[in-house]
Amino acid sequence: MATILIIDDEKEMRELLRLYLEPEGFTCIEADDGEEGLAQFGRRHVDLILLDIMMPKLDGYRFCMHVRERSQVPIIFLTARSDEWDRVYGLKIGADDYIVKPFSPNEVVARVHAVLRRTKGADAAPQYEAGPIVVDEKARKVTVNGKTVLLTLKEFELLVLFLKHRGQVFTREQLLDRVWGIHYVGSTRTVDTHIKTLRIKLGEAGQLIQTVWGVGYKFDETV
Amino acid sequence: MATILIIDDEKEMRELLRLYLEPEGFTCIEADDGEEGLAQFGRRHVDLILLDIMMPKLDGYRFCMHVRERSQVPIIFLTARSDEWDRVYGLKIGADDYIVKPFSPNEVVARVHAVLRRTKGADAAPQYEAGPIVVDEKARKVTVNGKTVLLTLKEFELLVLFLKHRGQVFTREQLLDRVWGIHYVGSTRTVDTHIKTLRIKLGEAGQLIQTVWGVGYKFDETV
DNA sequence: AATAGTTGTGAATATTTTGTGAAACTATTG
DNA sequence: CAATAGTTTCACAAAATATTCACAACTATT
Repeated sequence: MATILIIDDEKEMRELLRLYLEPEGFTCIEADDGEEGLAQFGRRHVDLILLDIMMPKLDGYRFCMHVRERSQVPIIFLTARSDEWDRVYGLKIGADDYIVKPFSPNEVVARVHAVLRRTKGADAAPQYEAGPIVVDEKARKVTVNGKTVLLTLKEFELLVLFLKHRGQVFTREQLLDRVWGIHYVGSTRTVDTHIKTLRIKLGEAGQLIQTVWGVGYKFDETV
Repeated sequence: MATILIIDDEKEMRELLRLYLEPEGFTCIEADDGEEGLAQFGRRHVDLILLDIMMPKLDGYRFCMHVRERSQVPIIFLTARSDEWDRVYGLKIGADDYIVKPFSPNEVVARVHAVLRRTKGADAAPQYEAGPIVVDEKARKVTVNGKTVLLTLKEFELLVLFLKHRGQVFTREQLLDRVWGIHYVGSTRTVDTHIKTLRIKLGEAGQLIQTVWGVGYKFDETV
């Protein structure tokens, strides 16, 4: 699951946060000041940063600026009193949320989840191209030979999944997991229907979505 | 001629700067910390700010952020040693230049002139246009086919967000985050209602705000 | 060629999402 | 402290999409 970097100069605070977050399945790493935090951030993949404002050496604001130079990783500020937090300022330099101490376990966990949910997939969405198909994920726009094609939600997400993993064969179950979500219940044949409509809408290019008999489907541009 | 606001906690420094600048024809006003500086800035018209970084109460960086909330007035930072100045950080929050103490009279005068020359006439109101819609963000004014349209706060901010990110699809959650603020609690359907009223007020042009079924809304002028 | 299992397809049905008007609620302003 | 403008919620209608089903068409195996 997600890895969270906790930066606070008080050991007790770090341990408290860890205590709240690890039962939720988060992996926690710690740093006791901004410099150490930057070092940790460089070493490991981090999904979210919990950051104290008042710290020796490199304070929270400056740390945030440095991180924002090279990453859009979500950052939640921790602040001792609400009045020491300058909201406008914090959000300008790229904070995603803030929590005022003292906080409840629920609050921390809820905020972390909320921020992760919000920021998921928010980073740069490039264009995908395959033969005559061009997909702009951000705008949710698809063109085939320059002509706009209107896709429904599921069709679009299927196409994007295929384009992100060209050549890979997906079973219907895998497609249901990744496009419909793991909680989907119902027939796997619904995939077939969406593949059908997607192929029709893509016209000639629909042939790029190939049936792998007895297994599932794949997107193959080498035809 | 131009009025310069000098903010520094050392009286000697302020007088030194005044000594250099007044012979050049500049009018100088002084403040000895950020709070006083903000007060002065609110009271009088200021063409340029000379700002010390290290100050009690509200430091230079924070001060700069506050000013940038409402003005594009040029700001030159003053710093005692070059290593205390974080250039990237300063430029990000909107500094125009910086001067390292100690400085020569010539240097100060030259930098002030240079910055004023550079920024003169640069504060033209940024207008956004899309088809028949023209938005003057500074004046919070919207016209459609030349006719003024009165929008409420939320409607206006929605429209500006859309215009700043044309083509990008926003989920209702993202819109709530960015227009209502990250701590909004309540139904996401309130977005729908504002989209509705915005569309009605924009008339024909309201069609440019498109519904992306199952996802959210986007502003698309390529229809 | 017969068979069993798999996939394609069109149409009917079910479900989800969005639009909308009105009412309730909240600021804001004189 | 009214009056007004703005915001949010609600309930239902309307629209769009998703799912299922039945059967045809296909593939692989004997």
